[in-house]
Amino acid sequence: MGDDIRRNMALFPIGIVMKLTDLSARQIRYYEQHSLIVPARTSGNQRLFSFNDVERLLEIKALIEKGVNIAGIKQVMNPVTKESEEATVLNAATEEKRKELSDSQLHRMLKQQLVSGKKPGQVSLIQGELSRFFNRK
DNA sequence: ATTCTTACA
DNA sequence: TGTAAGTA
Repeated sequence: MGDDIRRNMALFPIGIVMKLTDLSARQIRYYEQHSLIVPARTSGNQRLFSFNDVERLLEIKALIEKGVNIAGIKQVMNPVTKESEEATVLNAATEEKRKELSDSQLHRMLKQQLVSGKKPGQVSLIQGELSRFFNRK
């Protein structure tokens, strides 16, 4: 897929990404600290985001709104990919299947957390009220 | 005018 | 997460 180079091309500064994703600079930088995104930098250390970065941020935003925290997002989302192994992405169906699974995985995580009581060392993957899980129709 | 990092609320 | 401070 030759379009990958274009999708991974660092183009816009954080200001534009804020408007595009409706996320605060604080949030965007926070997600970067947790390696959910790895935007490029200019020679002046300014962040430059690509279309892929924006897409990832939108996915992250969606999961956050569903009540999933960083730990959960790391498990559901594909690890940050780069030009290095575009070969692995050759399977067009692979990426789609991952997206399909993400939803059922989220469901399992929710159910798992409901059934098993929090183990002393285990970290909660879900934050806030699980009400959303039940109010779901 | 924008963004960056650090740190405190 | 928001925001203030001091830079680049």
